[in-house]
Amino acid sequence: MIINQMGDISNLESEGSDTVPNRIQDDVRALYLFRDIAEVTFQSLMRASYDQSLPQQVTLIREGAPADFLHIVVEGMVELFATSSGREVTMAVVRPVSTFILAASIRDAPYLMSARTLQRSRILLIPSADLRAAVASDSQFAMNAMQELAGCYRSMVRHTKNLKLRNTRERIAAYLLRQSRLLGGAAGFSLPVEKRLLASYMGMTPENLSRALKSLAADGCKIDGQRVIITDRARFESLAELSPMLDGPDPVAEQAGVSLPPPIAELQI
Amino acid sequence: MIINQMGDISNLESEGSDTVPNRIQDDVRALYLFRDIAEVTFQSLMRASYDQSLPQQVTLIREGAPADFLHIVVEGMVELFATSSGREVTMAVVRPVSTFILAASIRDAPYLMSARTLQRSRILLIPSADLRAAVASDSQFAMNAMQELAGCYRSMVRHTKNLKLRNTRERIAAYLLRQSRLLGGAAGFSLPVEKRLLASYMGMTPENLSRALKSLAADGCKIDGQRVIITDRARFESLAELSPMLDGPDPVAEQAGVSLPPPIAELQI
DNA sequence: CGAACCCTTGACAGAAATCAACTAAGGTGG
DNA sequence: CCACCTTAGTTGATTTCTGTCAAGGGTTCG
Repeated sequence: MIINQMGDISNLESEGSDTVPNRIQDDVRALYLFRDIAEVTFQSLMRASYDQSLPQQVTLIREGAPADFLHIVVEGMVELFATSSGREVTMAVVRPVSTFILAASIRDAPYLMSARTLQRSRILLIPSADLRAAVASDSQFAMNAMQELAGCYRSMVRHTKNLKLRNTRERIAAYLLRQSRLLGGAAGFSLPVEKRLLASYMGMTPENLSRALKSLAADGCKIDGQRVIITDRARFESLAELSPMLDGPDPVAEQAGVSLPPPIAELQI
Repeated sequence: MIINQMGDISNLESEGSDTVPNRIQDDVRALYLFRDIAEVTFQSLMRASYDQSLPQQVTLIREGAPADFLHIVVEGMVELFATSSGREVTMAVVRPVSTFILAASIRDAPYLMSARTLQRSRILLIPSADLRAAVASDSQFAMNAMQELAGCYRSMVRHTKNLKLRNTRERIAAYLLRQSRLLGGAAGFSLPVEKRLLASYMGMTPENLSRALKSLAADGCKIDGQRVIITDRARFESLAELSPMLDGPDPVAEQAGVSLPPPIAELQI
């Protein structure tokens, strides 16, 4: 049932709550999607699900296929990408612990994106049929899924706005500043993914990204290999013009606030 | 409370179920979002809501503002657009009868898009607080909202894929063929919106669209003003390469199927 | 050690944005 | 009713940006 391209040993024990280790269950339980849902709902999902360890570069999902499972990255990293007539673009990179392709599972519709592991990864697969049964029976779960999907939608809107409202250099600058912000405003950090993947995510070619990154030195940001150093923050910020409407809320400012909105699956890179 | 730029008379009567005429209520009730929800839920929403008649070119929503209302276009046409540092792009055009900015209302978050009327329009405003109370109390309503949001997300994913995977001419061709398909495969039809708006929606300048449209004559589609005539369907389709993963399901094929998925708010143009 | 693969750089071609001018259509006000 | 104004759309000339092709350096992995 679970296709394992590399033919490696995948732990597909018969279903049972001990299939998924407690440590993993705790991580998953902490996801906003499962917050405050009935324990029976959660346990039934865990019992029905599969826990897979996969090497890197394994295709988990092919777009167009029926959405048989909701996926949760527990360890590793997963790329969501889309293809059309030979072309391929990165849509998102999902890091632990996050769900992905929730919308397709909920709607019982074909996947719109393909997925592959970027590293050795541990993925939890929850059968979509069980997922739909669970949201139908547990209204708290339905509310969570609703909030999560609203958040996914808004993330995608921001991504689209980025593509349409910013030029190449601005997109790159904004991305780098968002990364810096995630690390508490660090001036130096390493790129979390390959540059060619970043390029595709931001809608440009690797060559274009390479040249643009170099040119950013004049705007207050030096890049050396994977290392990024923001040398003139004020100058660099004036190029990017970060805005909550395009880049999401500032995670630092957010923590100070009273009610922090649920973390959002998908679309983190 | 409701900003009315034109200073014209807006009919903000005191709340009451007779505020919203029955004819309008029936149209709204038919929306997937409200299907099978409890009558009390629906009536409480109608009682709390405002029915507005607005001239064209009125700004309904400004991005960044708190999402005080869920909007429903009952008559007319509404443009959703986004702005950043002087630039402005069209994100969607919403036509009756559809909701828009559901996600912001559900999440109690700032609007990510602005909205303005493109024609004289009738808009129903449902206070977001009432909306959230209703989804919390009516689990069927929560399920519907969840499905709707999943659909909105998928529409936005398709839009983004379009931008990233197709070049200008392909995007235009795909759009025109989708329009034709909506009209049951008509070879001739009129563009439903201004070209400059279309251009912005598809991520190009009006000049660029103008030139590209002209060049499509060589690929089987002639455009004369607002009129579109597909002269060589096979040829034109081979340029666009319509695909369910980028263009959504074929509405004709869909009707034949057993279970047609709910219609999706937003992102129709 | 060799084979991929990523990244970079240069040269070039192609696409798209910009600027400017002009036409046509629609609405306004005299 | 007509003159006027505004705005959408088109077209041409030009510049800027971006993709493509090709080659070379560096790294990783078998």
